[in-house]
Order: sequence, then structure tokens, then C-alpha cells
Amino acid sequence: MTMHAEDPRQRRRDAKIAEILEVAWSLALRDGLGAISLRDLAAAVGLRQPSLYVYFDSKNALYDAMFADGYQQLLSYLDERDYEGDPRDALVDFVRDLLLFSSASAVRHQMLFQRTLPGFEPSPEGYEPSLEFSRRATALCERAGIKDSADIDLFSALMNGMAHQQVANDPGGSRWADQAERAVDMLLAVAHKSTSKTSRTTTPTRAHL
Amino acid sequence: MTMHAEDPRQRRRDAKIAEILEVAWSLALRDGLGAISLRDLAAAVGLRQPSLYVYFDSKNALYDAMFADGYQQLLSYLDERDYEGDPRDALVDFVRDLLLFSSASAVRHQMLFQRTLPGFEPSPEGYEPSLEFSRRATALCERAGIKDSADIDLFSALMNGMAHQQVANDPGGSRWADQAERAVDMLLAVAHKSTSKTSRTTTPTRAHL
DNA sequence: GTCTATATTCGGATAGAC
DNA sequence: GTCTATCCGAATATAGAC
Repeated sequence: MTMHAEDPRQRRRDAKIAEILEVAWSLALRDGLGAISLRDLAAAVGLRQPSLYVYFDSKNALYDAMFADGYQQLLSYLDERDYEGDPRDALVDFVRDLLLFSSASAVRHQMLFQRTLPGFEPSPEGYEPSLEFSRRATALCERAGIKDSADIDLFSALMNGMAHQQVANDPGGSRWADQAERAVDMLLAVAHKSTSKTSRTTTPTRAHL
Repeated sequence: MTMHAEDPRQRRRDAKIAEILEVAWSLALRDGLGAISLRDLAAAVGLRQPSLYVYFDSKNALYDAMFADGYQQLLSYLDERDYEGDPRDALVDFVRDLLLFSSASAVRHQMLFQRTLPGFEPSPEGYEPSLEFSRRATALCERAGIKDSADIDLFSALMNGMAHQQVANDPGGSRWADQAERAVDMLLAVAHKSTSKTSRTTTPTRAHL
């Protein structure tokens, strides 16, 4: 019943879960994100298929863990970097780093930003790290002068599109990442410089970047 | 053995295929593109499941037909419109129309531009209408002054991203479509105006818009 | 062309022994 | 926690009568 993070039982369990997730990503790479089979996954981690249910209540729970894990990877990746300097330069770096992050794993990109799995919807808990990411992104935008909701829409569209093209047409490369600087400067050139907070007509729906 | 398009047998067959495709789209809307079942599809068109094999050799053949059908819809949609006027205005119209086309059907957009189905790869025949679309798009870009390969990469990324955001965050609406004009002017402002055909460093790979 | 019947395979999930 | 054994359902696909 102990819930200490230091509990050796819990530690072993967490390690096993981490191992399963890692193998799940590689399996998704091989077969497609929507085509992972729990049988194959179990075999790849040296277990029989029913034993997976000790760690995940269902297949959707596995997807949920992968979703959260992907965003944790993203946040860790961003934590290693520094976006504190000149706002424009920081945004350029941020954009380039994001594109390289997507480029590194097409399936992870698909899980985090495309969300095309038939029945899967992330749970509130799994969703949380994705919100943290959104906060960081909008903060960097604001600091660089992209505040207007229409401008943010344009920014998010361009980022998403560049990431998708990077993943689809130059996986592992940097063909679109190399254009981060141009893209940011282009956006800054047309951004509304108004200090007022009037956000025109659009509704403030959640725009999942 | 007659292969005339006027053959009443062939006409009935083609009509049935068209009906099946139409129902398949609505089924994809309901269950997800990757979750279509041939049983449900057959039932929805008043057939038993094995009878579908009279019209499609396999499930991938159905996907292939949907892929081609979606691009045919897109080409017909574009044929109804006029992009012959001022190059900049034509490109703006083209972009807005594209976004509204995507907005009208998320699953169709997914099939044409996301390509996230586990085992599916379009056949050369099904692929042909998509090439025709790419030709038209690049022609309009060139006419408006977007010729440099880096500029085309940026254009395709922005289009793809706006379409995705439109579909994901405002399906059926026009939140991003309304920004077509700003987006195009923004791109034209940074496009390389050089008349020379030097395309810098990047490789001329096929960039599926 | 459409049907019934069935083959085949594979999926996720559960029961219960150890 | 892991296993064996099994359930149950669903999927695509095929055989052969009508």
C-alpha cells in the first residue's frame, strides 16, 4: 500500500512501464500508430499478452500513456534549451527546435499533433502536459509580439504545417527546420503591433497547436 | 465484353460504385477513416458483406478508390471556379477555396493530405489526380511569383497547416479560410523575386502538398 | 450479381492457477 | 506479477449455390 516514489517495488514497476512505452514507440514506427497489437508488444518486452494488463488497463490506456509520454519528452527537450534571450531570437530557436523534434519521430509527431487514432481521446491527466506546452508556446509568442488571436492562429498554422511537411517529406532531415528564421520574421512582419487587447471577431476556442 | 461507357450494364455498375463510395465517406465520418468495416458498409448500401467484393477486390482497393474520388471531387470543385485573373488575387481565391474544401469534410482532408492509414499506399492510377492537383497549385504559385523551391516549401507548409487547423479546430467554419488574403500577401512579401532559376541547396524532392 | 455459409486470422480482454 | 487457457467478437476474404 506504500506509495513512496522510493519504494523499490514501485521503482521496478515504473521502470517496466518505461520499457514498455519505449518498445511501443518502436513498434508504432514499424507497424503504424493505429496498428500496434498488444500481442506483439508483449512479445517484444518478454511478456505474454495478458501480463500487459498488469501495467495498462486497456489499449486506450496505453495510448494515453504514450500521449503523455510524448509530451513529457517534448517538455524535457525544451527544458534542456534556453529561450530567455532576445524575444525574436528565442522564438526562432523555439520554432527550429520544435521542427527538429518532430522530424526525429514521425509517429510521435502524429500522436501529439495529428490525433488521427480512431477511438482515442486523451484523458484529462494525459492532456495536462500538452497544456503546459501550449502555455510555453504562447508565452514565447507574446514576448515576441504575437498577441492578436488572428496572429496566433496564423503562427500555429504555419508551425503545424512546417512540422507536417518536415515529417512527411524529409523525415530525419531539416529542410523545413532550416526555414525557421524566415518563417518567424515573416510572421513578425505582419503581426498586429497594437497594445490593446481587442481580439476582433473570432471565438476564443482552444487551438491545439 | 463490351467496354463502352454507354453500356447500360457498365452504367449501373458505375452508379453502384459511386453509391458505395458516397456511403463510405459518411461511414468514415462516423467511425473514423481507419475504422471502416466492410460489413457496416455493405449493410448501409443494402448488400451483404461478400457482395462488396464484386466491386472492390480488397479493402485497400476501396481506400484507393476513395483516395482518387476525393481528388476528383477537389478537381471538379476547382473547375467550377476561375483563377484566371490577377495572379495575386487568383492565388488568394485558390487558397481560400482550398481551405473551405478541407473544412467541408475532415475525413476527406485526412485521406487526401494527411495519409495516416496504417497499411495504405495509393496505387499509381489513384495517385494520378493528385499529381494533376499539384500541377495546378504550383502553376498558380509561379504565376504569382512564388518560384523558388524554398518559397514553395513555405507556401505548401502554410497551406497544409492552415487546412489542418481549420479542420481540427473549426470544422465546417472559416476561421482560417478568412485569413487567406493575409497569408498570401505575407508569403508574396518574402518570396524571392529573382528571375534566375537557381534553387539554392535543397533537393527537388516531391513535396506532396 | 447476390446470396449463404464458412474459413481464417487476429484483435482485446478475462478467469484462475501458480 | 506472470503464466496458461480461453472467451468473445470482429475483421477480411473465399467457396459455391442460385
